[in-house]
Amino acid sequence: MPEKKQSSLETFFGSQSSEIKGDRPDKKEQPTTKSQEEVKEVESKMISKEEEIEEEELEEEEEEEDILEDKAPIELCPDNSPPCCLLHSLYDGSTGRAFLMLLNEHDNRLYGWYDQTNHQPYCLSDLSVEELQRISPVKNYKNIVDYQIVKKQNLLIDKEISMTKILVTDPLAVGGRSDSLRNRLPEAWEARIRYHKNYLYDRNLVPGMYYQIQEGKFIPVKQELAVSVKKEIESIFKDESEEVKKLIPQYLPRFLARMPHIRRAAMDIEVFTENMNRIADPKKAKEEVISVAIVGNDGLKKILVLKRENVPLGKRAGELPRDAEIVFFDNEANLLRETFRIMNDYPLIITFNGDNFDLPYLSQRAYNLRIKKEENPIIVRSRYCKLKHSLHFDAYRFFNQAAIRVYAFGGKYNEVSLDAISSALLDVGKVELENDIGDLSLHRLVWYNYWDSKITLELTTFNNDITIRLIILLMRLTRMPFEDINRQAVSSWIRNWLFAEHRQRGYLIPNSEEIIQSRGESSTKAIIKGKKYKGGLVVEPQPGIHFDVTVLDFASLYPSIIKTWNLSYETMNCSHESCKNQVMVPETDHWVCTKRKGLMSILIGFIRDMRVFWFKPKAKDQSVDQNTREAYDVIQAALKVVINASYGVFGAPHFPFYCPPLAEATAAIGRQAIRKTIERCKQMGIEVIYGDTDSVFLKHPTEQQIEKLIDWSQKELKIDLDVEKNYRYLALSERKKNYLGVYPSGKVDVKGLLGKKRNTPPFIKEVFNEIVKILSSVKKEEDFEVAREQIKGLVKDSYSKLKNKEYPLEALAFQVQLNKQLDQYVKTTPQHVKAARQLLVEKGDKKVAGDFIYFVKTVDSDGVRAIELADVSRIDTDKYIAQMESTLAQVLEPIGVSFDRIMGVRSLDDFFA
DNA sequence: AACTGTGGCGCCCACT
DNA sequence: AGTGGGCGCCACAGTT
Repeated sequence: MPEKKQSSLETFFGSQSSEIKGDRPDKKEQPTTKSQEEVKEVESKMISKEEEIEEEELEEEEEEEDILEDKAPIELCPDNSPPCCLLHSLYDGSTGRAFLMLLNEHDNRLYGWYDQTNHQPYCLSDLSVEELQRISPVKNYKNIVDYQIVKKQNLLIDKEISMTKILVTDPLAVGGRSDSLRNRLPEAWEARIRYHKNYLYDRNLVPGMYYQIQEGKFIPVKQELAVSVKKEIESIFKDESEEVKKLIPQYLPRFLARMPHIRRAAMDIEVFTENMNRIADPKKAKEEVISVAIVGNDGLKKILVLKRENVPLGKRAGELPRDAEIVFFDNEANLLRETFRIMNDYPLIITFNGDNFDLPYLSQRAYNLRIKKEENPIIVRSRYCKLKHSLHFDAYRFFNQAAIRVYAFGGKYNEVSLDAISSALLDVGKVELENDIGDLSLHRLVWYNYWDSKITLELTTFNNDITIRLIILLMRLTRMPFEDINRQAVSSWIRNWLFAEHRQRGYLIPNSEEIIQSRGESSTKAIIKGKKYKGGLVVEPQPGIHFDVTVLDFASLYPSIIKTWNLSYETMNCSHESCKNQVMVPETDHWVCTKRKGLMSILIGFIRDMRVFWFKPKAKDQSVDQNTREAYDVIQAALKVVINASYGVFGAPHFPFYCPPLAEATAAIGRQAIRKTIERCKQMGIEVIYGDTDSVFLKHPTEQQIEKLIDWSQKELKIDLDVEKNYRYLALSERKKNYLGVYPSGKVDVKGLLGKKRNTPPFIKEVFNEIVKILSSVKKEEDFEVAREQIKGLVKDSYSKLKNKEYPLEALAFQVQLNKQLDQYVKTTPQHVKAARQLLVEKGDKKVAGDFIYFVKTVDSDGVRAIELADVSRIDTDKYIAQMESTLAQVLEPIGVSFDRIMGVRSLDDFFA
């Protein structure tokens, strides 16, 4: 690419002098009322923001290199070792080498291994060595070690090119400092990949897999697979291309290799507080650590408690297991020392929010108590904490990941607290606190502390270690080191996966701007303002009650489209003259390459097929033994997480393979698929009463019709259409994404209705749920008569209770999440923000982004009061009646009941009755 | 000054 | 990680 070179050189020299950083736009002066000023004053007193903001800006720059802090903090592997599971990788600055962490299951310990291959950090340039020598900032850069010529396949132009690999002394010489090589070159490639990841890719190492040291050499342990399994899977992929078939031996061992058993302990600390609503600040760690509970999956149950003056001992809790050991300390520093000693003994420490609270608190507290640095194993980073001798897993972070919550655990918990997650997944709750932590007797404190720690451990052990198995599988699939799975969101898993696949195949990892420049932006207009492209199609619902409804949906629609349409960032609007305007994406100006198989298409298609054709059916197959079935279910869940996120990331500007044409083509083809299906249904005389993105709701279709339709889809669209569910009846209003369906079993599906939303007051939810219960028993048209009467009674009761102010504040509270910091709400002041500001001004309680605000509607000037400050007598009953009406009308309207009429609002009917 | 209509903010959810 | 959609309310403009 000769023109490219020149222009990149030109831009380089041209831009030398113009290193201007964008000035911050002036803050707009907003007229403020007195109360707003008051709020701001309090806010500024509460925190000094300067440092925080600076940190955030630094973080946004790029991901931190994971650096080994102390030289070899764990024992090194001997020259001959048993097979060990590769868990983590880092970079050791002191030796300038990659450092691997392996788990030896024989002694349950972590062992370290330094790279012995003399692998070095590098980046790529499109300039020849001679050309590079002419650029003085490069020529004079003392950290360059060597140049190598390498061949790379450039997918964007579909050509093999020659590049110069510039080897340097250390990762920061590539990028991260102002004088780094990245800033000295006109353009650098693969220069933003963390070194320890580069190391994994180049050596083709897979975290989560087994390796051993033989005579000082680091070698993979071969995974034997059952011949029958291999055969069966090969037959599934028999019609696929060679490129897809090649993936089988690569990925199958990663899915099927056994799972390591990881010895681990969960830890939870309690800090003295006078006020339940105040959380201690880990940056200052002013208060005493009064208790630490450590619970291991090896049976350890230890609670370290600080003896405090004037605090009663109390009685040992009866529920506390007999083998739980309570150790009392007179001295807090010694308590911490013992905590550290126990932690160091485990290869893995589990916390719940330890990144942001327990670990930074312990560390700062240790510092305050003058515990020596060497004795403290905690390393506090801006976004997370790590341990010198162990790995750290923050369960809060993991379960908080949207992809994990939705796909792996099916949205069973929709609030991420220890309480909510454990009650949803473990079927147990948290111990209710009857007092502030500071007021508990020591034994009460022990019990409370122990319980949280035990629950935290169980979040990783329940269901036969499903959490750990999921993580290991995600590591093996996406090549992420253990701790990175938690620290980073799903987009970086996919980024990592794709980086590794590029490197392994000798493909150049393109720079993001190149993709945008060569593949272009989106060409459709989104329906919602501010979005980048048009998304899924939602069919106008046919209002009314429909009996016998069958729902068909496309099996993982978007991944299927990516596969069958050969979509990939390089196949969109490809560079081949002859491909232009051949295979066009409907509704767009984009064409798809006809010469080359798209990499995304191959990878996503393969994973999708593995899941749909192998792991998912086998997980349900009763002829397969239970253990295997369970294992397969975990695998299919892990694959689902990665597959489903793979479409969205291409529409995310920060994703390194950001490619709007790819994202919008996928959605556009999806719209076409559902449109064609509806058209086909019409031709066949089937009534389509609703549909959303990938589904069609059909009114009493026959078995033959369904079968015919599925066949047609397979032939015509090449996408699998499946029967997803059948409703005894379905209630539709004129609103989209809003319906209530009753299965033959009586189970009820409620979608989108206000009665289900978490910001609806509990008392209305309760009435709503009662109504739903009544509706679930309706079998025929005639049954509605009885149901209607029952429902009317229910609503009337609730109405009079409300009028008589019989509901307590809790039942009336709206629960709304604060999604931004309080001072970020500048355009409008929503009600929950008003309530949060009341709390700040009147009680000094500072709510932060992520907190839930509970408020009630009142007749006060704000129209709303935070529940903590409210009084039942001031409740605005009319507002609640309106709320009841809008919520309940969504179910009442379709079954022909009028809310107004129940309430006795005079209608003509009532008048003459 | 009090009312009415309306765009858009903010939240939550449905689907991928 | 993406878009589509419902709802309540706020802020503001225009009218009486």
